[in-house]
Amino acid sequence: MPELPEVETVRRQLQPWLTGRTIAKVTLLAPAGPKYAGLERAAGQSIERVGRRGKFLIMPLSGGDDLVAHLGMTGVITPGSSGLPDSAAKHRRVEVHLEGGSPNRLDFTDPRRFGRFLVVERGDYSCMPTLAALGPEPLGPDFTPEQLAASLRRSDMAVKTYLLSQRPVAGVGNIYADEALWRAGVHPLTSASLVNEEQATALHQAIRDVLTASIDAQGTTLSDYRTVYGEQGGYADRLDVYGRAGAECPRCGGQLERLVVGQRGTTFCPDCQKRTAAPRARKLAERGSTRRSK
DNA sequence: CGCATTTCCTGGTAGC
DNA sequence: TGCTACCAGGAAATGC
Repeated sequence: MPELPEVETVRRQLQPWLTGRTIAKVTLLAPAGPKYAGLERAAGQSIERVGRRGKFLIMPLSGGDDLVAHLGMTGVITPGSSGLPDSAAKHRRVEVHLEGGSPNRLDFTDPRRFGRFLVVERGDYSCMPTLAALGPEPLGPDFTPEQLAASLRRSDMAVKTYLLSQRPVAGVGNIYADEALWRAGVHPLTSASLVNEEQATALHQAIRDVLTASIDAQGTTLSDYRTVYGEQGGYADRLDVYGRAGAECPRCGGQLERLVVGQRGTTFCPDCQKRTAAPRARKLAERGSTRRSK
């Protein structure tokens, strides 16, 4: 599941290839819809650079538009279809044909269609409310312990759910939320407003550390994620808790447990991550995990 | 307005 | 073998 480190890895690989290239035409292979809006406008514009905000790739175009891509859960961007298994061809959704030298085609392949690939007017993210209200970049100067603490103070949601909302900080998804909360010793169900200054500072550092370490490994491949050149990310081997329920906690040796927080599978260490107090979050989580009839 | 819930979608897997 | 049921989840849409 591409989160910030995976998208940043893709961005770094796309940047030298795409910067300055002119788009000849865009072919939409999926049914038209809001996830693929405005692609016809891209023809004739050149790509000024490849940027990123949180998990969104944002490519400003010379004609005043932005090409925005979100990989969702299974989206992959490749030069042509190189590096992908033959079985991926039927899930190719978009082809971007470039003028000039090879490779002159970018493919967006997305089996589960949770991704987006669209063109909007520069900076008009009204059709992507999460992007429009995105928190600060975790590796940028605006993300500070004070800012995070202040943001957490404003919400009564479970701290993990709040992190996943992208509002306190951009780009943290299910994997790195679990990893960062474990590193910081914060229970995922703790009400955000009850996370104290010391914990917020630890969480701030943990988020930066785990994202940086994962970027260094080109991200985490659990199943679908691949880099632009078809490589798997190397961070899966370094995960401390995500997907490891029942195994030993790498820090205390206790047994990691699984629960459901905001409809998301969550792994944590009950010994290292003590809940301060969150009666409201507890009630919601129990309702969520009990809802099984359907 | 803000939050909780539902929806989108298919490959992989468990169970029979 | 082949069938069904179910699970994974980021963000938008919908509901309250």
